[in-house]
Amino acid sequence: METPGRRERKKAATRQALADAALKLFLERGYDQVSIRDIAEEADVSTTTLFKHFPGKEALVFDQDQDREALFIAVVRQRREGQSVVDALREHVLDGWLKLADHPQMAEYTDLVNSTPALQTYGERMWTRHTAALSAAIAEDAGVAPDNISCQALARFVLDIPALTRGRPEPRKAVEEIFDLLTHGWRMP
Amino acid sequence: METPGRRERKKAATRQALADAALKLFLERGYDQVSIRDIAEEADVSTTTLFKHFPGKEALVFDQDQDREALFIAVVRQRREGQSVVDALREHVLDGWLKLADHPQMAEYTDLVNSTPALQTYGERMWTRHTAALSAAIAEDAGVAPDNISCQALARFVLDIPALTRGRPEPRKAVEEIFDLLTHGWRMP
DNA sequence: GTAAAAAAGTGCAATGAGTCAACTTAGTGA
DNA sequence: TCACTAAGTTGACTCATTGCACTTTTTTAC
Repeated sequence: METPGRRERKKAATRQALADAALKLFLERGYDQVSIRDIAEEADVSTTTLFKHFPGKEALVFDQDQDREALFIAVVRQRREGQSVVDALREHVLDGWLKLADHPQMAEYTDLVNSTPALQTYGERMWTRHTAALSAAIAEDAGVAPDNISCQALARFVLDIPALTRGRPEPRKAVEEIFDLLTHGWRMP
Repeated sequence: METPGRRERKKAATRQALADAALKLFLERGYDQVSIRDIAEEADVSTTTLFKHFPGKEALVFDQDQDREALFIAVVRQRREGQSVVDALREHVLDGWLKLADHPQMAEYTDLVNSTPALQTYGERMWTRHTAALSAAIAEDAGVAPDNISCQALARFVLDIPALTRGRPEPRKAVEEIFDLLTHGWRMP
């Protein structure tokens, strides 16, 4: 298992070619104006091959979301002494994914997602999919049942943040305000 | 505009026939095992006609969600003196939609939705779609800008509640706990 | 009361996503 | 080398959804 092996490498190459082709065409013509077949052709594979690498059209756009879930769980488990779960999550959101958001290379990518309803929906789902895992980590940390509703709610609300702050001029401030709500409860602003 | 007119009535009848046919077939065979054509045929109309009444397959299942949005807004605006927005929303959630949940006739319907991923997704979206409107009402009430992030977050979190409490043994208690979180902030349970 | 205008519905063909089954090819490992 | 396995191919297929041209009501205006 040291070397990935030629097979693995070729597989990865094909996958990458597909993702690249897709992103290129989507940016050129717009998501809806590109068909699966266009993408497969651009990457010079058959459409069936494409579907062996990606479960659907939207997945071609969200290709690098492997260890988000593990990261969130680690944040809960390995936080500093005396730091609350909510504060640890706040820190992670601010330091972690918020930085990626204003990479200049990300701009057109972000525009693509924001201008395509199907991708917005799918993107939100990619986050909230981790609700169960994050919730379980929080519950374990608090020493309560894994299906504790407060923990599930907190997890869900935290994972809603990307959707809530998308396209905001001051995402940092927005994130802070949301965490204030989660920490202290609603106060008439 | 007094009488609905024959036209309106016929239109409504067709629509109802479609919704009924769809629900019947879905319950009989399961969502994925029923095609649009099956439904159209059962209701004795063409598939084209079906799509003039419903924007898609999932919409056939969620047919009675007209004034949810208006209701939420009314709850915010016309609450009792001295009652906070959050408490008004809590009351509405507990009194309003929670009661419908345990109608015995609803059981198989609920099962259908819960066992079909496409319908779960669509159902969640039906709620969160009202985020903007509810958020605006809350912001107006609080006298802040309509895109105030705290208001948007509160609206979103409240509308997340159906998704969070779906299939719970004690929905009432769950709703209360979530509102406690929104009122007082997160407390290690 | 009759003639448009508007709406409801139909039929049909097309597009595009996603699936399936049977096959070929190339990498792996003994 | 040889058999095994996973990647890829082909082509046909299902199904949702849309567009277009057409017919049949119902309503509205004259």
